[in-house]
Amino acid sequence: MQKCVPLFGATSIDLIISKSINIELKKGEFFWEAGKTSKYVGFITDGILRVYYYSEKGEEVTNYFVDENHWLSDWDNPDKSVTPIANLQAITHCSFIVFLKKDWNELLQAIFELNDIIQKIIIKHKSKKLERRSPLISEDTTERYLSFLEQYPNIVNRIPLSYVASYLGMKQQSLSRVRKNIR
Amino acid sequence: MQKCVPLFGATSIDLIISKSINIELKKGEFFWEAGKTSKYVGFITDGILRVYYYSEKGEEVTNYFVDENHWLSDWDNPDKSVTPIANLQAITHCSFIVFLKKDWNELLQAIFELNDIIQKIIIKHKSKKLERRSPLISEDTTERYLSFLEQYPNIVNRIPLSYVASYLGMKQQSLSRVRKNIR
DNA sequence: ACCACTTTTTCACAAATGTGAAAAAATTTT
DNA sequence: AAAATTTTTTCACATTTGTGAAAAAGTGGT
Repeated sequence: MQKCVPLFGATSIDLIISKSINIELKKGEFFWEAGKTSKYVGFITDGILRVYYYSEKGEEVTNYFVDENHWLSDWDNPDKSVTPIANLQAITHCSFIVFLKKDWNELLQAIFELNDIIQKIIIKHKSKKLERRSPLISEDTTERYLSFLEQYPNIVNRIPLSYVASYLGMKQQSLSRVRKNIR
Repeated sequence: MQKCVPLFGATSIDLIISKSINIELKKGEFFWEAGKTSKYVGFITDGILRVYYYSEKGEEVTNYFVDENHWLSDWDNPDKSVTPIANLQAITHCSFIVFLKKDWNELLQAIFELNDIIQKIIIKHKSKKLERRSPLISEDTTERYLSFLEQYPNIVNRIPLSYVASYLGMKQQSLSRVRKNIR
């Protein structure tokens, strides 16, 4: 592999494409699981995933949703050693463009600006997540649901409401009550 | 200013130090305010700040606390144009090591690895914030308070509880009730 | 169209949190 | 030290959310 080709040159585009792989997950399958590292990093091009973990009480808690055109990596923080503590599960059929981690590391070496770009993407996504989640804490159930509809306008009809309730920190019956009051 | 000196060389350390400024804020003063950009980026070396904004109902909501040795920048996301929507206020006397944004940008140009380091710090901090805030949503008031004590072990006795209650998404009276039950 | 299965809604009651006002405690000022 | 001010706690009652069970609605397969 070459050393340091410019990001937007034809060579590096070809290089990136040559390493990219298409994968699909069926509903219920995992992109990564708690305790196991994933083989891949990459983008979701179609479908919806959820990140969830088990609380101290043993309940499944949905932490966030990931939909089209988002970057996925179980080491999106600087220390790449950490194994994920949450599960990333497809809740619809999903398609991805991914890279083997080994290939991805080589791309980062070969294309200098790539690292900077990806770090910017990661910062952007984390900011977005914070922006979405933090306000929920001070809102009541109705406000939370309305926030959810704004934040994820295209997914409410594509996924089970039990995940939405969990994401919003309320019981499914409460979510049902909220939805009734809104109609 | 020179072009591209190595990060850990004596030259770049000197360069960084030469641009660093010490500032202090008294309790109640702002590092930045909603709608106004700050002149500085840098580290807090002593004291506690809180980030807060006004909810739709007009209530002050404390979003998070910042204590010693954390990086502060009102453009810690990639698009540096955005003006902050929240306020960053000193809630104790605070000391900082900061840089004028102009100087800071020159340092980023001159010391190539600096950008990468700072991006890693930002990613780390955002991850930490997410880790702290997200679980609160699915917890009851007691669990939230206990989480807070774990997450910020050294600040509960240094700041008013009204801010803590706001951070935890509950009324001060509820926090008081929780504290009573714990004793 | 029917059955089996899953998801969502509804209900009555229990438990947790909010509300507004007042008391108590802690802190600052004189 | 006393007075004034701010912060924290307490209380009675209102409102919201959780609980467990059952009904209703929706989905997929034959």
